[in-house]
Amino acid sequence: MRPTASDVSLAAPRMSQNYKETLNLPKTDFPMKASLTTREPEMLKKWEASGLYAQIQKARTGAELFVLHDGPPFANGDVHMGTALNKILKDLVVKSKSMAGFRAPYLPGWDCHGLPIEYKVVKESRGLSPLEVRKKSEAFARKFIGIQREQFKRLGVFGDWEHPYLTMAPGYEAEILRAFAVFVEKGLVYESLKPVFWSTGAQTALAEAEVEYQDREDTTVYVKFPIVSGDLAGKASIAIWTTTPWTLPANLAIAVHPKELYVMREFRKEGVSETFVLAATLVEAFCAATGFEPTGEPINSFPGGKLEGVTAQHPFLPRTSSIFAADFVTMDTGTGAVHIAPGHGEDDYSLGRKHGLQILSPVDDHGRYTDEAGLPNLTGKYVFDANADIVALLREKGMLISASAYQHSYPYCWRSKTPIIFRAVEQFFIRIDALRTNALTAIKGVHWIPPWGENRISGTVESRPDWVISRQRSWGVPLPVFYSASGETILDPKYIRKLADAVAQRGSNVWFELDDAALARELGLPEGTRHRTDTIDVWIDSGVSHYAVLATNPELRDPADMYLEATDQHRGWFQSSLMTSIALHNRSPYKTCVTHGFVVDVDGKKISKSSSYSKPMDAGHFVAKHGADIVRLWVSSINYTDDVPFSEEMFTRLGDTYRRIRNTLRILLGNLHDSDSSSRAERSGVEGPRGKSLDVQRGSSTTLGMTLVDRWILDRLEGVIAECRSAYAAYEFHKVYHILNQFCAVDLSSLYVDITKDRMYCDAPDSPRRRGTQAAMHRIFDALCRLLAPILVFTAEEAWGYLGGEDSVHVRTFPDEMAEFQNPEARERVAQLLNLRAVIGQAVERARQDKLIGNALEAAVTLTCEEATIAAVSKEELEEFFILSDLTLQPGKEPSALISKTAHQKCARCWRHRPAVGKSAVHPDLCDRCEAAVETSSK
RNA sequence: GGGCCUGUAGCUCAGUUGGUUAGAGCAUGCGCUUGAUAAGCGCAGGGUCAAAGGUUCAAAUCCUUUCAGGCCCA
Repeated sequence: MRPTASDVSLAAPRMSQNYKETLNLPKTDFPMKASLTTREPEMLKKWEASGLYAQIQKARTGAELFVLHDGPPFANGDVHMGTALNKILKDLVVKSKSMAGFRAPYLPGWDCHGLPIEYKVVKESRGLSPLEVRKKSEAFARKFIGIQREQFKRLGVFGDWEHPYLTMAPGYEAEILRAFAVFVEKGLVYESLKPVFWSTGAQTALAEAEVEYQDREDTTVYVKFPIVSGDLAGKASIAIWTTTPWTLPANLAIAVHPKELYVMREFRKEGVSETFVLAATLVEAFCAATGFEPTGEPINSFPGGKLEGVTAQHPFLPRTSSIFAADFVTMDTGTGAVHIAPGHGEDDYSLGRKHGLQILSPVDDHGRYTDEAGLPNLTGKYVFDANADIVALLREKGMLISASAYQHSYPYCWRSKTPIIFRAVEQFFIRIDALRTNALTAIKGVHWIPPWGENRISGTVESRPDWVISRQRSWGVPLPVFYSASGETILDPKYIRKLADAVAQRGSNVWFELDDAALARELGLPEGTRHRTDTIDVWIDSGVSHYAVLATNPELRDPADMYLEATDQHRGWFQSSLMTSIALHNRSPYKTCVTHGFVVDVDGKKISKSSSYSKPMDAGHFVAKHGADIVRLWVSSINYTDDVPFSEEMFTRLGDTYRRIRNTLRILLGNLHDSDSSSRAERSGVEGPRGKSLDVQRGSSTTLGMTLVDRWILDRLEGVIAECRSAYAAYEFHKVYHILNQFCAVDLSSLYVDITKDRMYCDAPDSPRRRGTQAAMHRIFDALCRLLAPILVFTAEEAWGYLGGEDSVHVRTFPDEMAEFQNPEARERVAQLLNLRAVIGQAVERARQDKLIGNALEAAVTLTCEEATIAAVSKEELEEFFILSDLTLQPGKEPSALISKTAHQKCARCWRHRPAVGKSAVHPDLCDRCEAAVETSSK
């Protein structure tokens, strides 16, 4: 036992027990322990039963509309942290808009068609008919829609979950076809043989989004093409380099850079001399790779343009290849002379088209050579297996300069994981060139968050080739193409719209259920018409959601106010939606476009590549472990425009932050337990313009009657409200998080609540300054609940319920800023006092270490500071502000504090050492304030 | 390889048009309190602002290069 305790009074322990009963200690049923994992589901049930989402919409009838359009997630797999991040961010936008007074409906959607689902279905059971595949795919999609819907709801995301939009719904499918009819009408759709990414594993063309890159080892070859025309005819061979020897049978040309310098030079290897033409800068690399050594000086050198029109002999087929100049030729690898196979490459294709070459592509659906390759021995051979044969053939013909293994990143089919080939096939396309300029103009009119999004999407729009929209797949909306009896393509808006009507009635299965004759009858097509069996690219499905959902739903609006997705959607949904909207209306479908980063681990590595998180991170796991409010707090705490960091440590820290916020709410509630302000009528008095101010409602507790700290904290609150409102309005949720965290931890917990503790506990319950503080705390609590509500959906609602609110906090709006609470004078004064507080704190700390005192209330503090700083505040108020028993003020310039042990006796009730203790005959162990308080309450 | 972006205490974030000794919260350490108590308060330590060059009287901030990471493309 410390000496201080024993020498005050022997009776003190017993007495203090008695006096404890006379204190107004905080009292609340709001539990310290959150138990989110059990409490949250209960609250969800309550909300569901009361139809909270509908209530909120109803409460905003007639208010200005704000439409956040949901980018439909793909209906496969569980919700992982990335999906949760996206959905919660959307919810933060919707809830904060709603609380800012907007009518902010949220209609969730799902992307249902497409290869990933079909692939899983097909893998499970082979040999299904297209119709069977579709039925199983639909069941698959519905299953995951159900799962994801529950998981999203569990995260506290509000929306019209009972009526989500599904891209496989007949009504939606019909709108896809109607949009397509417009595309056709506007001449945007064409059919053409064109090299596309072709998956030999899935036997389909792939969209760029369906391609992924993997490291791969291939045979790379340097090949010579003997020059047969022009000045160099018979004197030299042009050397090319390729990583895909199997495309050589389709070689029809060679490309060189028009401006770069090329040389003709003699090389020697193992006693054999050869004369090659290649780029000057690549001679060294060429020699290193092939083992040839240059002999003598270059025989000739010239810009690549000089070679234009020269022809060279194909290394093993009886034809020649022409040399053309092309800007896409680079000097980083190879020889500067590029092998061109127009049927097997994008650049090759465009160059071939420009010069009228055949689009030769002698490979079948499975990636096997056809007769057209002109190599009978290899017909039917898988091209990647044929690489070795081609190399052998080159060697046999003496056309191989060298061959070696080569590691590179190579495109793979994202589903079948087979290497992709470029292959020319008949496909349908949308002409991007017809949309590009208008799209780029529309991009400039969109508000991009973060700003570089504009740059990014402009880049992708500028460079994107025509849109391949046909898929040789079953699970999707039928590509409405017919062939007449004479084999001509029928692409007619009239029939497409008829089909749309039929699909709206019976779903797109009609296309697959009816045979040619029945379908022709149904749509009024001539007899003998056949229908194509392709489906439409799923990027069209989701890309026309503004047309199928926003424009058709009376609650919503096209264009939307906002689209919000991860950065990969600059090339995905943002772009597909923009393009379709340009085609339909020549404007953007969104006014603001927000992107967020991907979830990365502690080291900034993406989670799937991370060593610490080898398993996919289901959001459900973290919801079950920490609660949805913690997951939401995580989302709010990070700057989502960058990569989003995630780690176990962060969740531990977030738990700390959460507890601090929760305890702050709890102590406010505890201090308000006897406040007369818990009825709803008076609640509205502190919250809005109608009640105007506390003064009216509260009688004695006007701001004027309030002490400095009260005026200060209310001023601080005004700042917090203003900052939070503007941070919410700018979608900078992490700022809200930091502002509120700071406000709870510093302004409230360590300052305001701590400073007012004495008056709250020890003053007479009705003392004006205690009631004044309660009024302030009430306004703070009210504002805090509302400002936290979009983030801590469950906790804010739980706390809100403790002050008599019968409705949900989520129906309410953000606290209004009230000019009468602004108080620059209090702000300035407290700032100065806080400086002095730091000086005192350091001095007290030294005294404590010197064992001079224990508790700071045992200290007698002599504070030296400029008189002006403290002139306006009474000594008593200063003692309260600094939480001291015994303060002496001394004028001086440099602030300092001197500590000694106080001579005053300790009041048994408030524990402060006060001069009045011992003066009273009735209560010799109390200070004057406490004696008065005890007397009042006993009457 | 190309385009876009990021790199400030252990963690999450501030850091105005370049301008005092780079801040905050949390975490850590050491105390106090036991009338917010599986809480609360105080004090302290902790940073070559990714690295290297450059511009400038002055750089976390502007320029160049490098390294690390992300998204997209090849």
